[in-house]
This record gives sequence, C-alpha cells and structure tokens, in this order.
Amino acid sequence: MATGRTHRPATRSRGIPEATVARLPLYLRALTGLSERSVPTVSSEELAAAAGVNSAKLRKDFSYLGSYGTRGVGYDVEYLVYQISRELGLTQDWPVVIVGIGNLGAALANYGGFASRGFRVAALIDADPAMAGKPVAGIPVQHSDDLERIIADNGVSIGVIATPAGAAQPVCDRLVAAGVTSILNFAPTVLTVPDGVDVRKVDLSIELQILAFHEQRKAGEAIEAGEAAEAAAEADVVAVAVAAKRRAPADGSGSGSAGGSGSSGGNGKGSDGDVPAVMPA
Amino acid sequence: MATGRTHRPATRSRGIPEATVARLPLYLRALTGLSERSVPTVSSEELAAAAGVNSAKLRKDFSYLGSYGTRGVGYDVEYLVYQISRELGLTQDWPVVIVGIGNLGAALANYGGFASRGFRVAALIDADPAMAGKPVAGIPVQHSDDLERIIADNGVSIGVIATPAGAAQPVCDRLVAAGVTSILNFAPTVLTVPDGVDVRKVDLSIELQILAFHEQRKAGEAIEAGEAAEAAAEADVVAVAVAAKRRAPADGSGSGSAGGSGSSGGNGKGSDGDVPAVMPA
DNA sequence: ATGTCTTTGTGAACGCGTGCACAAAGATGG
DNA sequence: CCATCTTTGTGCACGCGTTCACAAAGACAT
Repeated sequence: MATGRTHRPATRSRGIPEATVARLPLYLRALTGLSERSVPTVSSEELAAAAGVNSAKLRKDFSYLGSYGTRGVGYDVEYLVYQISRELGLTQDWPVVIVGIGNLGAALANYGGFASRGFRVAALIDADPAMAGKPVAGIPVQHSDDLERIIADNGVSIGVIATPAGAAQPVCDRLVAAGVTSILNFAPTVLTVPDGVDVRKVDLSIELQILAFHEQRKAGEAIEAGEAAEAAAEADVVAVAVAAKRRAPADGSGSGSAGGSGSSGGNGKGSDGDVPAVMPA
Repeated sequence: MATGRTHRPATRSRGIPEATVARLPLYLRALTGLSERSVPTVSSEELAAAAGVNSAKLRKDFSYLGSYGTRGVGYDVEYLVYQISRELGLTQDWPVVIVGIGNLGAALANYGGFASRGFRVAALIDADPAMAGKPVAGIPVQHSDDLERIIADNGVSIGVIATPAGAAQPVCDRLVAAGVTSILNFAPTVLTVPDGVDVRKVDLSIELQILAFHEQRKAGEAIEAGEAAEAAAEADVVAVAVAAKRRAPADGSGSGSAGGSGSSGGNGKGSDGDVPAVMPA
C-alpha cells in the first residue's frame, strides 16, 4: 500500500513540517562550515545565503524549533548546531547496514560523511558467496544468509539497499521483518512496505530525466525566441508558426521542432531498466 | 543568486507542473516494465499501483500531456511510453560528462541505465594527472585542463559533478562558462549558478538525516505510548513525565531522554563535511 | 536611562499540489 | 441500434508551503 515517500498524509510530525525537516540538514551543513571557521553568530540573511534558501523561509523553519535567535544579533552558531543536531536525532548513534556491495554499495561504504553525522556502518551484506569475507572499506562483507542475525545483533533500524532492482523487494521484506523501520533505496523499484516503515528513494536516472526535460524546454524556447526575433517584421508568419507549435505537443507529429536529431532509438532495448543506479561488480 | 532547486517561482514550465514532471520518469519506468512483458494496455489504477502513486494523481498528470487514454479501456502502453519519452526529451541524444572520477564517479560511469534513456557518457574528467588515460568503464579519463574543449567538441549541455566539495563550485563555474546548462551535483555544497542554468542535488547524507529524524520520532512515540500504557493507573506520574518531556526540547539539557547513549561526539571533527558523498580514490 | 537601529519571529495572504467525486465518453454485449 | 458498464478526464475544495510585511524585542551608542 504505502509506497515511496507519498504515504504520509499527516505531513507535520509533531508540529515540524516535512519540508522544514528536509531543509534542516542543509542548515546544519552550512552551520558546521561556519563553526569550523569559528564564526560566533550568524544572521538569518547570511545563513540563508549559505544554505541557498530564502531568509524568511529559514526564520520560519527555525521558529518551528523554538526561539533560538537573538533579535538585533542573529543566531549563535554552536547553539544552533546543537539544537538542529538534536532535533534530527544526530546526537545518538545510528548503526546502518548496506545491502548489495556492488559498485555503488562499495562507494557508499567508503563514504566519509557517515561517522560525523552519527551514522555508523555496522555491516556490509551481499548475496554473492564470493564476496563473503572480502573487506570493503575495512569492513568484511557478510553473506545475506546472516541478514536477520546481523540486524538483531547490532540493533540496526536503518537499512540501505543498493542491490539490483529484482532483489530489492525481497531484501526489503527481510530487512523489515528483522526490525528495520527506515530504508534508503537506491534500486530503481517501488518498494512496498507496511505502515510505520519509512522509505526514501534516490534515483540517478530520474534526476537526469528531469534535467533533460528542462534542457529540452530551454532549447525549445531558444528556438522560439530566435524565430520570433528573426521574423519580427512579418506578424502573420509568426502567428502561423506559433499556432503550429502550439498544436504540435497535443498532436504528436513532431515534424520539425527538436525531436528529429540523433535519437538513440527511442525505447532502446530497455533491458537495463532492471539494474540499480549502479551496476554491481 | 539562484541556488539549488529553489529558484523557479513559475513552477509550471509550459503548463506541466514541476511535480508532474518529477513523476513522469516513474511512470515511464513502470510502463517500460509492462512493455517488456508485452502488456498492450493498462488502466490508470494498475499503472498507479505499479508506480506507487494515487490513480487520480496519475490521471491528472497525464491530462497535462493530453488525452492519450481511451475511456472504458485504459492507456496504450507503447503509445504512452513514446509520448512520455518525447515529453521528457528522451528521444534525442544527451551527451553528459562526469567530473570527478573518484569512487562515486566511477560508479556512475558504470551505470547501465544511461544509454537506454538517451543519455551517453561523452567523457570522464578528473583533476588528478595520475588518472589521465586510465580507462574507467571502458572510457579513458581525461584531465580537467581539457574540460572546455571536451564540452565544446561533444556539444555537452548536461554535467555531473562528483568532486570533493571544495572543487565543486570552480568546476561548476567552468562547466557553465563552457556552455553546460544543466548540472547534477553530488558534492555536498550549494552551487551558485547564473539564471537559466538548472541544478539538481543528490545528497546521501541529507537523505539519511531525514530518515534519522523520523526514526527518532518513531522511537519517541513508542516510548511515550509505552509509558502511558504502563503508568495508565497513575495519572499524576504521567502528567509529570509528559511535562518533563515537553520541556526537554525547548531547554536543551538532554538529561535522560535519548541523547546520552553512544554519541560519536556530536559535532565530531567535522572535517569530512567537506568531502563529497563518496571519498575519491 | 533613553532613543535608535538591527534583526528576529509571525500573522496573513496567496499559490500550488492533492484527492474526491462525478459527468462524459467510448467499448462491449445483446 | 440501444443499453450497460468500465474507465477516463476534470471541476472543485482543501491543506500545505512559501512569501510578504511588520510589530516586538533586544543590542548598542549617547
């Protein structure tokens, strides 16, 4: 029933909107940078610029946490770092397991940003017996037969799935059955989980496709603008051209616009839609 | 000025809402799966289930593209695959460059989902001279001195940044100056780009922190529920406990609650906040 | 102590996204 | 040709998120 991120109708958990929670790590990173440079206080304007958001939004976000600023001065950097860390639950230790030690899984295992955020890679798990015992990032890979035991022994509640798409749902089911209640999914599949389990999805392919959409739109607008400027003197011609272009998207006969260029075959073979964001080794 | 994803006030590009665009790749993947199994038509209900969204939402999304369905029957799978692909700009060839061939960059280079979606890895670029010429995923790594020439020669408009955080902004600037107008950023930094350039950000650490927040909340609720049930007979005790719990977040003296466990030091050394999602080799 | 000046915190308005519920449309069987 | 039944397409209402704009609050100089 619940799939991906969409299954939380009551958005605000205890008064903190989901959108705000998603920005807290952003603020935290900016604040950490300031802290390292020993900046004592920061205004909402400065911090907003560093985090890449609107200052009003930032102030409203912080207002959900409490009144941690001083009017006329700004926010105490160290204090705010602590408050946000605590709100995010980063002051405690979070053991995580990574399942699927392919190319991506290995990359994740080497990720240096885990430890300082309270995350600890408790175990690496792979279904390939040849991988068992082989150390990756200094941690020996364990076989997936021991998945349940590993989860239980380490008290793991967060799992990272970096397996091929076909293995993702079975692995997810086993993780959940073993007690995992939060899953970060890198496999290009919609995971089905029971209520109470959170799933977040990272999909490189989707991000690139969204970029391609905007890129195509930009190219189309450039062509339109060029045509309009070029034939500015002939109003009738422009009117016809615009009318034709308006009709094109609803019609589908992409005669001229931009679709006819290289084109690698449209639907391609489509077989690798079943592999994760990164091919396992 | 414009940073990250936030700088698009006019959300809908030409009538297609941004939220809908973000879901189109999801639908496309589900449809591709159906296509491979030679399913001729699909209802909005079925497809919505496969994509993990609400069926009403799916129908509304498709209504922005046009009326591609048949009432009483559903949608023609092949036709819909084509229409969505065209709308996303996937029927044309998109050469991309990956900058920063560390652990993650190499993983991305091996990603099999590129080609079938119209994306083609045109070049791999790294600043380390020792990497130059070394083949990764069958493509020889080129030195970043040649970045501008590579972009121009291949007509690249989409760039992927997988460098350490410190190098991300300079690399971004060079990419943009060379003509790149869409950037997928894996470095944990806020990139500043001129108007007209799109940036999307993927940050593993942020995703995990969001999961940790919900995980903490779930744990807190479980404790609260447990306490309430346990001391249901003693109303006074419960009231005191709740009052103490209410005060804790605003106070900051995390005496008992959950903060005192392992704790890797709170702010830690903080030095690795400056590395990308994955450490370069 | 008082006034000025900076910056926070928030009330209010607005716009987007979501979901409901139903009418329109077309297929299918008789 | 007509009735029925399935499924799409969408008008509408509601809620969340964003942004503006300003009053409250406190620092700082005099």
